[in-house]
Amino acid sequence: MQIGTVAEQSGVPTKTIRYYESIGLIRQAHRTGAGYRVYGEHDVQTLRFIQRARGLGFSVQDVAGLLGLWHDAQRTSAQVKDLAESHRAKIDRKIAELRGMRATLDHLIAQCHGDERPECPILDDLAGEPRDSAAAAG
Amino acid sequence: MQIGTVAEQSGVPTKTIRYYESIGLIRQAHRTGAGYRVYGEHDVQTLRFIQRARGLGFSVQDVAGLLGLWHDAQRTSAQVKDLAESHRAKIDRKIAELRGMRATLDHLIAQCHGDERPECPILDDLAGEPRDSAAAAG
DNA sequence: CATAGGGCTTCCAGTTACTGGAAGGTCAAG
DNA sequence: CTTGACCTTCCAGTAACTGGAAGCCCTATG
Repeated sequence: MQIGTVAEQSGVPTKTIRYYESIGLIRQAHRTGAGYRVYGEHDVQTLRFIQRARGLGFSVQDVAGLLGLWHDAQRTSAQVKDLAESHRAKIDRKIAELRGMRATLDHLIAQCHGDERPECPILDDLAGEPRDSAAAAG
Repeated sequence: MQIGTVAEQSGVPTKTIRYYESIGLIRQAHRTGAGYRVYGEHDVQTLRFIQRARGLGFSVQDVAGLLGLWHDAQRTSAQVKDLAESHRAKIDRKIAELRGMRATLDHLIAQCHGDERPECPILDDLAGEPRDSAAAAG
């Protein structure tokens, strides 16, 4: 299988597959005499695994960890769960941060007339004295 | 005022101030004979404005737009509101995406025993057949 | 056999928004 | 004169790709 085929079957673009290889996330592919990368079904599975993990927001670093555990017969499910839980916590923090921003933004937008006049509470707020913003607290 | 003082008063690190100058977000500072940047109260205000806007998640690009409107006597509050609303929409999309990930993750974590055994539904899912993940639905 | 195309290769640069660090100049105090 | 806190510029690294250029490989076609 050539890289284009694996890309199609795994959903990971060729560029990205080469990139993953370059950073060591996946093994170096075998090559044909002409230097073309050669893949098997196994590689498609691995790339799909990576794709899903990335889709859940795991960093490439985390994905490397997950791949390691996946291939480790000695792993414990606790190790996997820990990784997943700490990732979930990270997502929760991010959501909280965004919600804080959103709340402040909402407040400001509600106060802005949004007409042809220049007066704008949004700019006034940004220009104003330090506030205890929900964003800063998030 | 030297850069260190403005940094302290605005909350924007010296490195970042120089960076903002380099990308043209703020004007080139005047220099002393020795080449030191010189700032005034006005610059502190501008940097605070930037700092707050960034704190609300506006991109540097957006902040440039906001600064432009701030200094534009011909602006309309509608222009500002538009910028803010489109930013809010972006935040909403991001939140929805993260919530999707979180939901899937939650589901997987709940199914994982998290003990010393290797069986793990999280890895099984990542390795499994394509699913209609909540994360993918964004 | 020449050529056209599509796919493959590598390498470099750009994206976003900084941040760290090195090498070295400036200035006030002791 | 030296110390130390500032300041300067420039280069590199972060995260995770993505676009593009230059050029090789392979197959089909005339």
